[in-house]
Amino acid sequence: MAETVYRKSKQRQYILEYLRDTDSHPTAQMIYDGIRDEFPNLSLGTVYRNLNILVDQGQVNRLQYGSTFDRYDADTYEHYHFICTQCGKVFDLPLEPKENLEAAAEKVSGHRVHGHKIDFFGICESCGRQNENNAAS
Amino acid sequence: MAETVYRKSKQRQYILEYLRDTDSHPTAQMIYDGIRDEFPNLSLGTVYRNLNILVDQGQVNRLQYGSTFDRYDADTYEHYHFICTQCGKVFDLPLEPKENLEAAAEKVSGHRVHGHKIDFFGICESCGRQNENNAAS
DNA sequence: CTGGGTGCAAAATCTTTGCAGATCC
DNA sequence: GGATCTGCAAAGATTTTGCACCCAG
Repeated sequence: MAETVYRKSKQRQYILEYLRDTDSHPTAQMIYDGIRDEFPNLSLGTVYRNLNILVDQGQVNRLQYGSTFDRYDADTYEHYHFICTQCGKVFDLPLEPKENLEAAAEKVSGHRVHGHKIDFFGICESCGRQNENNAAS
Repeated sequence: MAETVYRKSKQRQYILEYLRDTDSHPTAQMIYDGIRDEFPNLSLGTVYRNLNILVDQGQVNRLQYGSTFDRYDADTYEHYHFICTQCGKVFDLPLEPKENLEAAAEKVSGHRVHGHKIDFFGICESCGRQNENNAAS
């Protein structure tokens, strides 16, 4: 999926348009239902395939990072996480909680904000070192 | 699951201990593998059941909010999200990106930070209004 | 033509649930 | 004793994949 040259497809284009026209952050199933009348023979598999391609192209964001399954944490104090996009490891970040963000969010949104979480992502130290070694050889 | 009085169980206690003793933010499967030698007959279902109870009790956090399936977003500019914990809707927040957070995260962690996301959660306007109406009646 | 794209269905992955027996209070 | 908990297995829910045919370049 890295070296592939993508062609055009009506389905993929329409999925992208649909996503651009909505602000409901739909799930794959919702997209499928939403464009079913345009493509009566559409299959859910095609929607998933195209979403992955669009995410790969950077035209669409998946609202979730890291692996597909849940992770658990027994630290109940507030803290943030760093997720390595290469190895998938999750690290705690000893950054003090930004309470003022919640006030700001509440102001611009009009919703009642009870909490927040921040995930940072990038390449962790150990993956970074490995990459350097590989590049050097 | 709201009115239930929980009893003690060795399995649940051990799962909690295991989570407190690690900082690897394990998945259910990892926990299962990790305590298998202590409970040879343990089943994955029990791990999931107990994780849900521990999360319900607030002793453990699930590193993910909202629904279980992915949501997609065609806005490629940086923005944050507000997730209503009652109806599950996802809203965009017009808060300017906090670039300085990434620098701070990089400093305390030693990892290469390439991005971040912030999810706020709480009760959205429309759910809030509904709740008031229900309370008033 | 050739390789990517599609629909369909089967498979894979992750999580929940029904049931019968064990356990806690 | 009765509700909760467990193991096991089956079912659910979400996502991916294999295959044969179709379509873009």
